[in-house]
Amino acid sequence: MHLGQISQLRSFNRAITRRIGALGNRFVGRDRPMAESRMLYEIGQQGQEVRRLRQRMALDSGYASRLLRALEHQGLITVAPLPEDRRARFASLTDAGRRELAETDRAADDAVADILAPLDPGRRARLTGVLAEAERLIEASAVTFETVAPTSREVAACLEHYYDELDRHFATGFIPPPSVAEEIAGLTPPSGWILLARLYDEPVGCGTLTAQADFGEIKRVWIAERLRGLGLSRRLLAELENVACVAGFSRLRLDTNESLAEAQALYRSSGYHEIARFNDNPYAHHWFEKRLT
Amino acid sequence: MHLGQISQLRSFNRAITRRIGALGNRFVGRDRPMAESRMLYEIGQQGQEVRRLRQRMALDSGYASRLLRALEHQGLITVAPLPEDRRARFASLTDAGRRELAETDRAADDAVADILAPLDPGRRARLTGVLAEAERLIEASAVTFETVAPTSREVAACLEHYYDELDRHFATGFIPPPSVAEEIAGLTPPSGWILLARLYDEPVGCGTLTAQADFGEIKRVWIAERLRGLGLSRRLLAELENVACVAGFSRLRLDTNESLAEAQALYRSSGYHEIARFNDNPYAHHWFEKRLT
DNA sequence: AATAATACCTGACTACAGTCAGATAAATGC
DNA sequence: GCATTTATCTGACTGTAGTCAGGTATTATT
Repeated sequence: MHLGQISQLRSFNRAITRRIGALGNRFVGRDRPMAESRMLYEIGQQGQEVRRLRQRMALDSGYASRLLRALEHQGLITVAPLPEDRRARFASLTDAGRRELAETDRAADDAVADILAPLDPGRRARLTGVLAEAERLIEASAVTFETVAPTSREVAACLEHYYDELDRHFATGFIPPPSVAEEIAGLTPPSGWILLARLYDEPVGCGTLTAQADFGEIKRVWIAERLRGLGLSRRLLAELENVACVAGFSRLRLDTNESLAEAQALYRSSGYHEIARFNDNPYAHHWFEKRLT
Repeated sequence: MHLGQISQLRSFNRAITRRIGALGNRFVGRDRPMAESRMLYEIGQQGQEVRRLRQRMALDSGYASRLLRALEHQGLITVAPLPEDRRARFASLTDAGRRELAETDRAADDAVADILAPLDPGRRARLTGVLAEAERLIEASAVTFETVAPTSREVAACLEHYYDELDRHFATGFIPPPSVAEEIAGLTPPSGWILLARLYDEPVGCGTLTAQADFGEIKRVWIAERLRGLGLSRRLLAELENVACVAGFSRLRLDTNESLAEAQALYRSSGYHEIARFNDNPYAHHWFEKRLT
């Protein structure tokens, strides 16, 4: 990696830290401890489960409890047991809490407006433009890949998006065969693997590897639309190949629909070459294979 | 201002905060309080005056003193009186302190490298590229303008750069006339004003306004090279016009050398029109005037 | 039905961040 | 020469952040 790139990123970090405010200044300034402000922010207008709050803020349960008690005492939130699991609790903003959050939000808007104000409209637009692009790249670099069990709710959510999208794109539409649920359920080593892409806690992509007679078959490669064009499909594919390699496969195969031109380009540029039909997938028009070294 | 721009910047801030590490995480992780780490960083390889450290970190003198004692006690720094003012003290790193700072630095490099690593080389270059541009724009937006006294050392530093640059650019070279020091010294209201541009504490530009018989004369408009192309000269000029307006001038005049094409373009696009020679400046080739409303 | 795990709470604690009220020594202004 | 200012230090203090060791109520597991 180029050393200049590292120092550039560090330099940028210094600049924005200095300008936007040393720490998470977006949470201070309403004469309330930062942790309380952040808690209010994380609870949000719709409220949130306490365990999710603890998880997202990485808090000790005792500390979290005390923060919630303090906000409750200030009349900003209410906390009630969840109906479906009365051990767990759900925190919601009161009207006063809503007002407080809106006020904090307005203050943050003002702080940001003060940063943009000195720039002329052209440079203002340019700054927001490059930051939008930088944000996407930074998010892309934060995406991680992990093999998960077929029972994962996150995978189910991804696959739902995936099938939905196929239905919209395929000229013939797409109806998942009834066998799909069973097929997914069988994707556990050594007969199958499911790879999940996550951006922080959010599932943003998936892909599966199925053990066939004498090759591995890659299917259901999907990346969330808002993260496309960032090279994540290629990384996901590479991760799947890595899983296949470790599992001892020497050949990988996959198929694709004629409507998915980008997917075909990805496979070709990743070392896959087109072969004859090897399965009876009625939605497939092209079949590919790659030998692993 | 466009509301989308504000939310874009806030969104970016969340993204980078999340990725780079909530607070100035570049200072933690060496199991040492953040304030001590930051102090080490601010002292730097060349050392620093204690009063400057206090100023830059905005610390209570008692707190600063304690931090320095702690670092001294750990054998990381030494603090000695300044020879020229034995009230003030100067903090320097010991060899151990130097090693510690280098180690912290390396850790920060590693953290940043981890962020860039998942991206392919093209996107990595693109990210650092857009962040470099964003950094310049953010710095530009942080520049402030202030009228200062002619005795200011900051102004002297700017003017030195300015004259140096004229000497390099003018076909004939440039030698400041002997009267210059006296002229600068006279720039106090109501006969003159000096405007200084600052980026945080650093002087990055200047401009002067001199009261003449029946007009105000703008001279010595200069912006540091590293901040050019960011619209700062235009802002500086506008600020000078503002000063002139408040002071009651109805006309402004200025001159410029033929070699300074950008300056001429700036003046024309800022409402100045070319007039006949109005002074005997031997280095001037163009003379401009603008009527203030 | 007994056991374990989960979600949360309380009390006691440590460490860090930051402030305030003086005190001292050196330099500056008159 | 004396008062004032500047730069720093010390002691005493408050509030926030965060941890740890238990405890209770509810749900899941066997």
